[in-house]
Amino acid sequence: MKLATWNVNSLAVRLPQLLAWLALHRPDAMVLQETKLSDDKFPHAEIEAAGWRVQWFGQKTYNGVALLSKTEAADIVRNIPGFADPLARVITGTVEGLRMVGAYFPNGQAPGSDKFDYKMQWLRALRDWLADEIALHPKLVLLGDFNIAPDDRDVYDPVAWAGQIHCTDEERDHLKKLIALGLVDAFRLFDQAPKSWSWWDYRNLAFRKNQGLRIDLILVSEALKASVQACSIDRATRKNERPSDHAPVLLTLA
DNA sequence: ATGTCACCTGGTAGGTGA
Repeated sequence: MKLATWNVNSLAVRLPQLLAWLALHRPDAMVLQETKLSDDKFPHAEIEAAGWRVQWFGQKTYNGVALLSKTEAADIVRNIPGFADPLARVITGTVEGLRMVGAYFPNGQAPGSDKFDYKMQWLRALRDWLADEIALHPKLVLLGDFNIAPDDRDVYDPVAWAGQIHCTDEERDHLKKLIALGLVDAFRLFDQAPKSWSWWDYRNLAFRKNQGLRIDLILVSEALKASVQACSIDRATRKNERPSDHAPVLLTLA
């Protein structure tokens, strides 16, 4: 079984690339972030015509997520139950017995800002809910744009980024607490090339200089760990015309 | 050395978010 996550940074712009990517990789299930589309504008017909079912949850201009699957996803949940949030950030569904939680974590802007406070509240709410969700669904995958670089090896210049957004101790502590629910970072189950990033700023020729962060993650529950066969970042998409600033991340399960 | 992109409102740019 092949799973994927991709922050498309506007599905209105990236739909042709998404359709090409689906045709090439044919994932069994995939989550998208930053669709930036209200629900009435979501291009479900094109995705369905390509052979995927799709559930979506969006808003105008910002955020927005979707769950694509070859077979119908069940028990769809939008956002974090119990956490009132005006922003469309999470979509959850069960595909082939797998509970998939696709999430666009808040960016957080800068430590000390209102947006950072919101990020902390959101992370607490996610953890509280996921604790219950994992108990109900032991085979669970949490994947998406985490907007947190787990470790210094996930940062091209850890000295420059020390204490900056995506790299603060507070964010990393929250990520550790998520992992402590019984999850594992699938990418790190395997030997990986150093300087493996999933996001490169559009500015400063960052991709050409390979200056990026690994902030798009796939966490699998302990019940799934033994069945993980591969996890990789598809940086080739970043060489496309009009690329997203994020690359897709892929997971292969037995 | 610098270097972007996508969206909005309301325009023959400027502001915001990332």
